[in-house]
Amino acid sequence: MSEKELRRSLSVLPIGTVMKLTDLTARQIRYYEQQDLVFPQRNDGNRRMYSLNDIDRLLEIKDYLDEGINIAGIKKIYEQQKRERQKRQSERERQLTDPDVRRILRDELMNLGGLGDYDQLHPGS
Amino acid sequence: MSEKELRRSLSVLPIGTVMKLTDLTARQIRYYEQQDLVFPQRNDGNRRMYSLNDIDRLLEIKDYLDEGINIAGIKKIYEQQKRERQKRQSERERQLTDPDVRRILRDELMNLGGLGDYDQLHPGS
DNA sequence: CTTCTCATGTCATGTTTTATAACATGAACC
DNA sequence: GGTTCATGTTATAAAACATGACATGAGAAG
Repeated sequence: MSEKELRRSLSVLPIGTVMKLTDLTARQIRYYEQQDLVFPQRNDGNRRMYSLNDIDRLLEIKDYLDEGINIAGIKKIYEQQKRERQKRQSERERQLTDPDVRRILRDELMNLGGLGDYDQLHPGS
Repeated sequence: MSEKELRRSLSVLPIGTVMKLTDLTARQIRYYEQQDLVFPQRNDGNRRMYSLNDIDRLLEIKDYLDEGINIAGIKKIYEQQKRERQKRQSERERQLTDPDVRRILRDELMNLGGLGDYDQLHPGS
């Protein structure tokens, strides 16, 4: 994952900030989550924490609703997009040879150590 | 201000998030503010809200401290940088003619209306 | 015209997070 | 030994948030 993608997916914004950035109420934001349209992280105190990607998603949902699409429809749209992504992904993987896969896996494992500290990756061990 | 600069200067992060991103304690973050090294915004409820620029600044402060520079020294460094910026800025302005200045001022005023709604710019009026 | 559903509003209650101020402390320095 | 600096710790109050329940207005369906 690129640096930019990583920053966009960091869950750092509380719901109050999200309200201001999206002009949605807390009720709406939580409702969309209940309908499985957004998936905020939770911090240690059970508070919802949102990423910039989540913001984009919420603004998108707002647009769809403004267009008259209901939540069931929006859900279908996202399911469709998810299927598309998975298809492209498996297609990419299909074109990799076995040595490729092993090399990629090894590289990913080598990278793990640099992303956080050991305790965070292995809590209580 | 460019779109990117604007995003980096949006005060959207609560102190808890800043603690995790910078690995500083709340005590440290507030102390650096007390020493005029960072200037977080406050929200309606008097909570400090930080921007990405603030995060950078805090990480920088941490580095300076790790290098053995004390807060008085860090303050001097930032004052110096500020003077440099002001000098370059006034140099740029000096090269503008009076009509230039008037045009720029007018353009900035014209842009104000598009950035927020009227009530926000003129609360209670 | 009633009934139902959907998206959202509102309210009550409990927990978490933050602000502020005060006192405490360890290291470095004189 | 006494000061200063950067930070820790604690107490107290206020703000923000989570959850769950009940309310509601608009539209669809009967």
